[in-house]
Amino acid sequence: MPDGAAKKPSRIQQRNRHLILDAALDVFSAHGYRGATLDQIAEAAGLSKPNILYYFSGKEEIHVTLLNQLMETWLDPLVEMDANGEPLEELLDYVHRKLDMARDLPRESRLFAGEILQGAPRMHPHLEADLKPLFDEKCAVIEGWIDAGKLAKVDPRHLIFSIWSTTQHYADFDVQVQVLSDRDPIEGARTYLDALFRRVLSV
Amino acid sequence: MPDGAAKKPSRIQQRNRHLILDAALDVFSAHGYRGATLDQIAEAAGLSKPNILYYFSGKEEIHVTLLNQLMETWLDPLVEMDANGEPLEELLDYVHRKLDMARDLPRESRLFAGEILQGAPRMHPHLEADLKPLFDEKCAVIEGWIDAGKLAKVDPRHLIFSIWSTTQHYADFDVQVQVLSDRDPIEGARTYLDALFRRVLSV
DNA sequence: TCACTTTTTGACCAATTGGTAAAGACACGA
DNA sequence: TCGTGTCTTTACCAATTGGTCAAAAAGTGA
Repeated sequence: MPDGAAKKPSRIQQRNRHLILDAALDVFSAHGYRGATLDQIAEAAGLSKPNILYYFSGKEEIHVTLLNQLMETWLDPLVEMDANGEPLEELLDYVHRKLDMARDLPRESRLFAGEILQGAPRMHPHLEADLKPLFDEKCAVIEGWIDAGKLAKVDPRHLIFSIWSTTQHYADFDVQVQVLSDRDPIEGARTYLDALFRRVLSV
Repeated sequence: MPDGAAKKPSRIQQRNRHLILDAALDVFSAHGYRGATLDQIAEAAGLSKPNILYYFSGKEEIHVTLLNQLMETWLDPLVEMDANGEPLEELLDYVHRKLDMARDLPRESRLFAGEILQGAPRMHPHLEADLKPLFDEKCAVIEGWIDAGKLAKVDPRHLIFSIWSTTQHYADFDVQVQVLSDRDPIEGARTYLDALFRRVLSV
């Protein structure tokens, strides 16, 4: 076997690692890093605590693994935004994809929000290394669209911030939204945000 | 002395309770409820742990006290929104006031965000009792403005959600914003959000 | 100054929590 | 069926943490 190459994980390994990560996502997103305990994760996963630590070296490694996995999923809709597409359509599609994620992956959204809220102690390098270059690239794309007269003049940075904040709000502040809503909030949000960004971006 | 009436607090009491609450706001907003320790709060306040517990019955009471104080400050800008004012101006003023709060009271914003993010375990009653009536009232006001033809047709609920999320974003996701910004983000946000909501709300 | 109250502290405790050690149960190819 | 490596559990630990208590110290009014 080549130096340093890991054996391919057995079926049990795959199943249990997945079980643990899914349980950990529940617990971490609900209580934060410090608020989550290995016992809670173990119980949610249906495994014993020492067994959890057979698959992961510690609490922190589980958290970091989740964060790493998350980063890819999280940035994907932004990656998908195509510089050669129709500008307004591309941006509105981006809004819709982000809103879909808030609806379908609220745990992931809250995990991310919690990490950022506490100063990104475990994710700051990722922000610099992965997010920033992508963000700058897409800002340049939007800038280009504006210069070409295809979009209204807006600051691309704050535009993206506002897309992030308005969509993720429905996952991160879900309890509040639930208390204050009568009908299905996400569907209302889809209509509202589509109209909002359409008016803001149309030339 | 009348039954159940508490003596007025001495100067020392006032000073130390304030010291503790300020330190606790630092620590809770930075690490969340569970992540904060009494030792950290004690050190930040410059008092010993037992002394902290002389002024507050426990960790939870400190947290609840902060949350209660916060609620008032937090809702104030919305309370200020005047049904008899000029609609567009009232709403843009509200946006600016919320942005000022994100700049001047980021700890409060993060404390609130953390509590909501984790399902508002200690604030759910407040949301129902204080926030919801005010929210419904102001939604009706906005609805009235729209019916009077003074504002563009938008869902008032989602309008308010979008004001909250876009402004608080600059406090709650500060690290991310810092990583991705070149200039002073709040000033850029003020210009951007003013233009955004102006376009959305103008008839 | 003196009696009395308020404030502060050091020593301590029980529960929780992340993590370990080692023995036992289990799967599976020979 | 047996032996070997994989997986699981029981029992345990040391550190942390929220909180207690009694006594000392510091104010305070007469």
